[in-house]
Amino acid sequence: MKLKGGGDLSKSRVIFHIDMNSFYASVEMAYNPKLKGKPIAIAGNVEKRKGIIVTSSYEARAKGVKTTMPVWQAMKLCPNLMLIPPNFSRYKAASQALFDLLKGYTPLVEPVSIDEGYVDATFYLKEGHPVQLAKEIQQRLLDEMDLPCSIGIAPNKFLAKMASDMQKPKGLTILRKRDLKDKLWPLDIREMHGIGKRTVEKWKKLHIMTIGDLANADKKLLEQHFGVNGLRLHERANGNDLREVDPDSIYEFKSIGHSSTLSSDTINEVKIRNELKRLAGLVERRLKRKKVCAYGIQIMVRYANWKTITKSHKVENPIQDEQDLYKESLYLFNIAWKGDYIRLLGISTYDLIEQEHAYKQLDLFNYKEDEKKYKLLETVGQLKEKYGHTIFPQANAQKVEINEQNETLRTSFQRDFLDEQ
DNA sequence: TCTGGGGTCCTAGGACCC
DNA sequence: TCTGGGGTCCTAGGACCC
Repeated sequence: MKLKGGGDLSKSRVIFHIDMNSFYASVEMAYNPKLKGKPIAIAGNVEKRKGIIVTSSYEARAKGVKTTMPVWQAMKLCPNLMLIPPNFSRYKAASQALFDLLKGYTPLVEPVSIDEGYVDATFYLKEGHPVQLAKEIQQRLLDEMDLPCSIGIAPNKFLAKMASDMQKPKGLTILRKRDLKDKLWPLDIREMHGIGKRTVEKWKKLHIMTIGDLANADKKLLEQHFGVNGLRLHERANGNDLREVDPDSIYEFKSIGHSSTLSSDTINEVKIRNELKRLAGLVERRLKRKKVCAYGIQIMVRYANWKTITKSHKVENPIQDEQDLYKESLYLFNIAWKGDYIRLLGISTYDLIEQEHAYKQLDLFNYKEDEKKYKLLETVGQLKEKYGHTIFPQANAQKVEINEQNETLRTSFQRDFLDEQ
């Protein structure tokens, strides 16, 4: 892309943010065109209390149906709402096809969720025009997959994200730095990506009502009330965001867990143990599929009054098996629980390590003997030389991993939305 | 008949070490 | 006997996003 002005050309980028419009509902409509034009909603566990609206078509939204709304409430607002149970394998397949299409242009594609992603088109566009390319992508998604999307075009991720939000569905919005004053700054502070409903009031109390107010606010004040986050939001509101489009971020994950709302609130210990056992089994399956073990385990308990607590701790030897996960969860649960009625239980694992590096049967004794020297060793190579393997204490694990192998936890192109059920 | 389930990132306080 | 401050690790909680 040719750039005007005296800026550093090598640093000017063209970033797209592609945001699929009511993705699940659109996929269902693509599979069954008879649904087009009708108020439909994707919702699971319709008959139970867990039943919430996951996504809905624009026709349903027009009646007030919103994501996360309980099904019964949505039905009240829109009596002829058609409920469709989620079919995740369809959505995953559509997502895969979407990103494959984008990667046909450039490898610089970063999926951020099942239905949205960034593309750094700077290099690809050396000769072409961004709007032309965006239109082509939009049209191809429509022609080849029957899926509508909105695209934001901007010099960085934040602005691209904000831009794609500005026109829906099927929007195409360019947001350049010189457009900020007119297009971004008038927006209510709540529209700012990164500011949620829990803090709107706090912002408004400081008389920061719009994104423009944030952009022009006193930095000291922001830092005082919102810390580094305040300063970062201030930068973004001024159109500055240096984050790169990272195609590999999809392979990096920091935690793996499962949680589940019980069919009814309970204090029945048998039920509770059974549920923890079930969750442990689910977590084991995911850990095994991703070929990782965990040094950290956390349980989550949500009480009938919605209060949620967590308990976590680290283990000496990384775990993966259901038995171990269950044992640790139960231990944590017993510390946490005081007998109140429970609504939800969850088990999550963190501080993950590739399983081949986590042989449990490491001779701990030898390791402890040599702990001091061990700590002085810098690299995997040195560890291997000395010990013949690369088992190391968790404190060093990640550091060594990064320094020496420059390798993060990765699996096949998967993560939450692409691994098969 | 209120409110799912998968995550990430940040903060704050205490323990511990130097 | 009394005492400083920095750095790191761990845990709990909370905001936010899709």
